[in-house]
Amino acid sequence: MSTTDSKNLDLPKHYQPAEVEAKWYAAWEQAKCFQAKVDNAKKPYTIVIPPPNVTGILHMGHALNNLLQDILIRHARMKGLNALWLPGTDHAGIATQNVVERALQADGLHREDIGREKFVERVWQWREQYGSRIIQQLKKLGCSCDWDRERFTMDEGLSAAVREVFVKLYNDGPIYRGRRLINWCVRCHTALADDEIEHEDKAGNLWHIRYPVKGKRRNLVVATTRPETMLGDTAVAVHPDDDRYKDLIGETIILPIMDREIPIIADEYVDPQFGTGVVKITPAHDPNDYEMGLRHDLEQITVIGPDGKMTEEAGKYTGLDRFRCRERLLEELAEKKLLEKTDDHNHAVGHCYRCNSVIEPYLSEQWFVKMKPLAEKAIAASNDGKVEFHPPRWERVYLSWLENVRDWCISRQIWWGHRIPVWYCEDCGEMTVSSTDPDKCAKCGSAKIAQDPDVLDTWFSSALWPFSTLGWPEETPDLKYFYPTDVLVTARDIIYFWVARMVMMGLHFRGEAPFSHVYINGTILDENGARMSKSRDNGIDPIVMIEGGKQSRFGKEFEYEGYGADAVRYTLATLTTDGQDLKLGPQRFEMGRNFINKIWNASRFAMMNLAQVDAGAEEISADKLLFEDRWILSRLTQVTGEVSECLARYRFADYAKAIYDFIWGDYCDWYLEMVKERFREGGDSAKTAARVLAWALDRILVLLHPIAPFFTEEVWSNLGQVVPARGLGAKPAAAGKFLMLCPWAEADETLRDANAENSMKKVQDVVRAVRNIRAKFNIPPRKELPVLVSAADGETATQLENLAALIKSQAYVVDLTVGCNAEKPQQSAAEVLEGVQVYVPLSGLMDVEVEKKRIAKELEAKEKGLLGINNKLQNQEFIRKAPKEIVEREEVRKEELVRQIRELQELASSLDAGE
RNA sequence: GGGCGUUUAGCUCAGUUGGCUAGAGCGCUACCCUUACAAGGUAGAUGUCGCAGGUUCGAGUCCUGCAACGCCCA
Repeated sequence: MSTTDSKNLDLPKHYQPAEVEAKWYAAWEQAKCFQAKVDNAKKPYTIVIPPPNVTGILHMGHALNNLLQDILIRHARMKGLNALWLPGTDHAGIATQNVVERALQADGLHREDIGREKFVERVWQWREQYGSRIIQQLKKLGCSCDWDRERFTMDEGLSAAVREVFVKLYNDGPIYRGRRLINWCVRCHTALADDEIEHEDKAGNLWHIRYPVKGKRRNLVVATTRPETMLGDTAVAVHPDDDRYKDLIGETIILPIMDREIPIIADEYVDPQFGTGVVKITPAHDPNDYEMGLRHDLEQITVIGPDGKMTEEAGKYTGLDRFRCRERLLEELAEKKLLEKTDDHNHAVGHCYRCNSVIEPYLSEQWFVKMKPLAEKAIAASNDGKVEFHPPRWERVYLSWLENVRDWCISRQIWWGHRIPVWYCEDCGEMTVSSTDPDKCAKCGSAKIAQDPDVLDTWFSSALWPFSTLGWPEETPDLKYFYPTDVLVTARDIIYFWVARMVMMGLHFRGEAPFSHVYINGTILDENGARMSKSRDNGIDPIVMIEGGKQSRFGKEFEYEGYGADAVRYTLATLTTDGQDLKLGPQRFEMGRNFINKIWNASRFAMMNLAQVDAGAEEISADKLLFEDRWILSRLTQVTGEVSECLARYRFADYAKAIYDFIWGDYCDWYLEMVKERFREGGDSAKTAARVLAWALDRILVLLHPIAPFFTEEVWSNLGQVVPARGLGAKPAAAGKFLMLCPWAEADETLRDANAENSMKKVQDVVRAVRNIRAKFNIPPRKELPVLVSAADGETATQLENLAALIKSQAYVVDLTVGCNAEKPQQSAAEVLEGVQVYVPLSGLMDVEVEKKRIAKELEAKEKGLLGINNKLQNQEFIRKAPKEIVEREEVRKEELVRQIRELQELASSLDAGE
């Protein structure tokens, strides 16, 4: 390997991500590169992280979500914006409590055994010990969050915000307390909000049960999916217009087993088509029945308790588990011949999103937020374009939720979370609602007050995240400067939970939506298209992909080599197309690794050469630039514009692809190859090449940095040793210390050169034609060949003559003759290209039959093409209605095709003549 | 039941305001360890763009219907 005396360039042939990543992350952190400070001279650009759950470990979805935020924030920072990415975690009330409870259980303890205070202490300990795991993992991914500002929803400031909001919303009206039917998780032992319920279609049954009508020899048959709730029935309902039952309205039923007399009522809600058209009404255990119960003033009898066991209201079934009760009850009904039939029936069953146990509708005293007025503002914000979704279709998901939202149950019967700031007076029974802990009742002054034992839904505090993290309720400079934020990047399953609620709270408390853009990233699926989950054992650990290691998947243990963070990032970015879901197998990361390695070697090549050349510091004026220099600079300009455009439109895959095509397809495949000869020869041309080579690499690193921060920083630093100053002008600018803080690349339109791009296409055509002929006739790539290029016109001929040297070096041609409409040399293979024929004399080497076939095939394809064009051009409608430039383009194409067909025909006949 | 999305090469996916002779990566075939890179190079093969209609000079792209798969809501 070549090394120079002063500059150590002993770089490995393969990029080694591991040390590089650790080194640069530490350097950035130490230099406070991620830190954002209020600076009124600069425009802020703010992203708040969707706070991962403290109990969480980084999964692929997190990796993708945070990668996209990092791309945006790094780009913004380089563009000179004051970029703040504010990180943190949320306290995940139920999930965290569950984790700690499980730990207690291992010691044979229940939280009740140690009491609330001790339990909460244990949770804090747990968080100290494990709560930063996901944060460490985000660092491995390369996330450039301002860690000095890391927040936690249970922090003092954020807790103060929660109390402030609660008190204000209570005083303003939206928060109220009431006895309602809520969703109850019997395992987590708490109320849940409507959207915390996951509905799953289950194969169940529809049981038809006979209910005897009082005083008549007649039964009404009710159909139910939940027979055990019949113990709490307080009515039976039919549709008022249902002729089958009209006469029974107002009569009563003797409820079997309980022997309770309940009315037969009429309600429009009953669907006569469903089941028997008779429904049992259990107001305390079904949301629809609850509503109906209110309409008809029915009694609410709770027969299933908070522990999932039958209550004392359940008669002889008291104390039995709800599922066991169902079995026994059905047995009893069957014995009594009250079970008419059992149908199979699929229906949606609500499950707890945290523990997956079956949700029980349960009547209890809870705190609620009245959503309508808040939701209306959030709907308006989106309709007015204040909040924009990407891709836009997600707006409808957001709107439909807001439009149909019901009141939000915010109290949770758990211990870990923000305790509800309400105190009840033992003496007068009044509530004191206060943002600070009171010592006496606000009404009667009694000191005998006790705080509400419940805590608030975690999403209540998450909803405040965009401003509570910036210091609210204090009017801090941070808040004034960084709020509202610019973009929220999140997953679609959280649009209701979080996005909509943040918008509502932001509007209500700040008068401004918390962000103007919402980017919804796709869901990561496994290689079979299934969601990644523990139960499927199909997850791919992003950290294993980065660092390598063992991972169990589909019940087997796999050992993976690490691909490096940049390769993982690059791969995910290329797969991020417009919010679509992405299927992912571990091997997909090879693509990113190969690409990173390719640039690694390109820059290794560049630096080896740059180390040998004194590139000078004088201006590289236009006349010094060779054709290939002008071409690569023109392409660079184009790709620079494209990249910026893609980023502005959240087109991550296009961004990744644009830079890939430029680096691999232009810079590596052609420019580096063309420049080799110039370095070999040295002199002025080598100096110019060195300056262009270094400059283009410099720009590449800038453009790629948001996707591949570690790698680009490393190469930047290496390049800095060889070429401390960059640019094409006189006195090139010194490279910054950290690439991540360098100014973003702007497209320099003066470097656009359509002629160079057009000429390059000619060179590539001819070179590929020669290579193609080599391959067809098995001529070794290094065997030098004579070539005759015949141009269709004088202008093209001159153009090609000027490019002869390049064609020769790229195609291993010894003797290149360029002519205008030149004769085909005897015994030569040929390619007919746009405006040009390429002839390679191959006496003795050519298999004439092979060549004939090749020509015939080409001819066939071109004739087919011509036919299509002729069909168009002969169509008067096309000539009349198609835009002029389209018609012209077809005419030009036709002319060229006719020319090529003529050439091919001549070739064919010359071959037939044995020439 | 309502809504959304997807269907393009063997696989994974691009294809933005209709102009397409439909692209990329992986895989495949042949040749090449050429002094940046075999994690590479050169050349190549592969598509009734889910199906059926329609609009249009022109449809992968727009409209209607159908089918399959996936997701969300009830």
